[in-house]
Amino acid sequence: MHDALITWYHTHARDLPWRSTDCTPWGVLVSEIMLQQTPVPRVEPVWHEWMRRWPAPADLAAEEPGEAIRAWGRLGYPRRALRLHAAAQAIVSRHDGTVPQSYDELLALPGVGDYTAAAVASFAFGARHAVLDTNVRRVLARAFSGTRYPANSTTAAERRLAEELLPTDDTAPVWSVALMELGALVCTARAPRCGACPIAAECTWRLSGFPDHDGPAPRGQAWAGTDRQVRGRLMAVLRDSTGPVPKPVLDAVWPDAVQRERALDGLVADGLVEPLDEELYRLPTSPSS
DNA sequence: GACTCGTGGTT
DNA sequence: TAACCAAGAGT
Repeated sequence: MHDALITWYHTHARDLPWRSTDCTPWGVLVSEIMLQQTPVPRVEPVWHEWMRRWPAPADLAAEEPGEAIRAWGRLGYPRRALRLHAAAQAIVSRHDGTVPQSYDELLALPGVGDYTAAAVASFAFGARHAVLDTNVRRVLARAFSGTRYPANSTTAAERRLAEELLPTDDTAPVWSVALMELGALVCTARAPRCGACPIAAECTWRLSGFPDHDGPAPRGQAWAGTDRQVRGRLMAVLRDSTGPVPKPVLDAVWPDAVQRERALDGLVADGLVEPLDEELYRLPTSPSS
């Protein structure tokens, strides 16, 4: 199975810039943060722009946090931009400007959780770590557990399985990225293309006749009318403005004053917005300026 | 564990 | 077309 999957990967993998052999660990880290819950096609152009502007952690660390948020554009979840900026500063202060290699040191960076720490340690430094993202979890659920979807949250059994499957030699990283790529291109959530799957012959879910998902349906992501929508509109106005924004301009984005104020207060509490006074708001600047 | 947090393409 | 979904993290 390992050989079949890795061979498939070398033939079918997308040519993504952060997979290039000359991509720096910083480039890998930036890509992994951007790819958290955001599809590849939207990340790619923004990633190129970030690498051009801030080719090393120190370059971003010296920048205003608001500029990171602005350059984040419409990737979504702008807290990630703020945390990536904070991670760059932590890399400068704790690691002399060099992205750390160990899983534990990566995990300690802002915005870096288990997945991202394992991915960077593995893909940027060749370390041996089980990489469990939504793609890998779905592939393992189908191939080994015979279920259409994995559990709602990662289980100890999943982690054990992923580590058992992980090659003990230096092919561990390519095995992990191949599993991810298979989940992204073939073993997709909605309509898997089993005819193109290199491990279809061994897939428990397929061999069992594609049984339906029986567990609880995952909660939908409500959007219309939520605070997230209001936050999104407020951030869009601030991002697209070159300077501070008068309160009445922000007020225009949402009719319900109670919800609007709650959303704005939340953004300020999150550090995504900086109030200059009661009537003027802007993207955050560094404490010294 | 349950919830929150953006955005836009796909079905 | 409304619903689904996408390389998660933090609380």
